[in-house]
Amino acid sequence: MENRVIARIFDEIADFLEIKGENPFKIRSYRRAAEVIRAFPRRIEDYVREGGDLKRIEGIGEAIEKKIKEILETGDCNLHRRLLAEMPYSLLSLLRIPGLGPKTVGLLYFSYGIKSVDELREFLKSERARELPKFGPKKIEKVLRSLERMRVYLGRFTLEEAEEALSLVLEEVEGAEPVGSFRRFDELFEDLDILYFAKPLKFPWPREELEDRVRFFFPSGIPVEFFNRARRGIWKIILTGPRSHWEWLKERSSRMGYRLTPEGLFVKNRVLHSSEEEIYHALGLEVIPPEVRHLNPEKIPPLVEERDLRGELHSHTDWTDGRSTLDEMVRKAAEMGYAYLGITDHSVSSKIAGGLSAERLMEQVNLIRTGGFPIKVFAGAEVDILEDGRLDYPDLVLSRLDYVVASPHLKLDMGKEEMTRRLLRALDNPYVRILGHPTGRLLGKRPPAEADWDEVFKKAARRNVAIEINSQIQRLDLPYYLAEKALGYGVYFAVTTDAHSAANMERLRRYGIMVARKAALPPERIINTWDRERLEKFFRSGL
DNA sequence: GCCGTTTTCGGCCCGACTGTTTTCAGTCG
Repeated sequence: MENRVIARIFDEIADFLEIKGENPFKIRSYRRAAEVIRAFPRRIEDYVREGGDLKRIEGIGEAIEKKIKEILETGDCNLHRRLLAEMPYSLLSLLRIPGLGPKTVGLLYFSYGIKSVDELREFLKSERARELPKFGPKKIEKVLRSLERMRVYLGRFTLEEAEEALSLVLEEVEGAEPVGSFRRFDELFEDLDILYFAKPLKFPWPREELEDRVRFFFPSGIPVEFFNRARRGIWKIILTGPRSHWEWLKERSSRMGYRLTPEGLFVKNRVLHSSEEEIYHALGLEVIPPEVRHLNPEKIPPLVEERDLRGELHSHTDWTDGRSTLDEMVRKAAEMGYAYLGITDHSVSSKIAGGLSAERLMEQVNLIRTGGFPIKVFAGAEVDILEDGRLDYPDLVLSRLDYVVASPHLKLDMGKEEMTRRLLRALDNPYVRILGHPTGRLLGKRPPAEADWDEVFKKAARRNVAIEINSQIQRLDLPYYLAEKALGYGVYFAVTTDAHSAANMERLRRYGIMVARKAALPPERIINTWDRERLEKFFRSGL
């Protein structure tokens, strides 16, 4: 079992306990346990099997050790099961609605029996909503608006949840492969589709037999649909989709005098169906990567690959909320074959992240300048874009850095005009070279900020500010559909991991690259595919 | 629930904002 599956169970325990109003410190312990389990450098399962002592891990004591062992043996733990018997999974989605916290969700459920988004909407529109403490007209309006803005997330699952479910599938069903929207690297999923052949499916979770597939409901509630198919190649293409791609392939086949059906590709007196390669090749094509099958196949440019990246430009250290030291980050970047690494710790306003005072930042800059590192280390900062568009350090401080990543963190739900003004003003600052996670969205949790993106991209292009493609799995920000639009305005991009540990710098990179590929960004437009000299010139270009 | 100890309890990161209050709880990051 993967660490993150164990971690999810503890996170859910923490959520449910919080809804019940348990001791906040106990709750924090579960969250902390989830965090350390996620970050643990090896599989907890292997560690335990080899006799490793869980209690030696910071944040894990007697009680949680016992629960981990229980989860490894039975797939779940008693406390989690008990909480699920008391409260439905759907409360966790209420928890994600901006403006609703655990106290309110608990009150809504235990006093009014409200457990779904629809019930909540109806309740808020009724007179009874005013009975809730701290609920006046403004608050009610705010939550109703959140519900509207969250609509696209409700009933959908994140990449993280889908990957967890997939890991459980792969451990159980030999030869199973993901298809569908997951394989195409869409950002949200209604379900996870799995192609397999003739293996018995025995999962302990609720099961539904459908006409052409079997559906299970995995932990976190995600439906996993299993397609039992022998002609693997052809079905991989069909089930990966999207439909428009299949239609295009069919057309191409008939233009070539062939016939493409779920039975296979009929070529003269042969029928091909066992692998994607043979089918695409017979049609005179290379296999089209699943993440760009939504595009017109005639117009797919060369796509960027992980190995094209020559450096990382957004990373944190233990000076703020990173887990690794500066040295560890540099060593990792060198190990990955990078030519440069930009250190961009948080600015003053990010209190919870331990944002650096100007003095501390200057200390870090000095350290970097005198460092003697094996690769080039750029002294940067991830600077908050304040509510009015000013930056979180004075220009005098910014001028001492090699470059600035400016990111919005707080107050993301302001109106569209105000947000646009805010971003445009930040782009006018001559030291800003990268606009960090522009929409501020957290997939499944916080909707993207509203802004006039055309104006933002136009300005970014004019000001020579690269737009970040942030690889954090819950961000993927800029989203691919906006990146396509930005490309049209001629902006540059920076594919970054926003790494908070050395390990993440490597692990997360592929997600940002997938976003860039999905948007078909030419590698040349991505500034961290450039060599150091060209990049340094770019850094100075705003002055 | 974890941790550390001048061991077996007491402390555990924080500050701002918001809409509600009439002195502050809940949410957020």
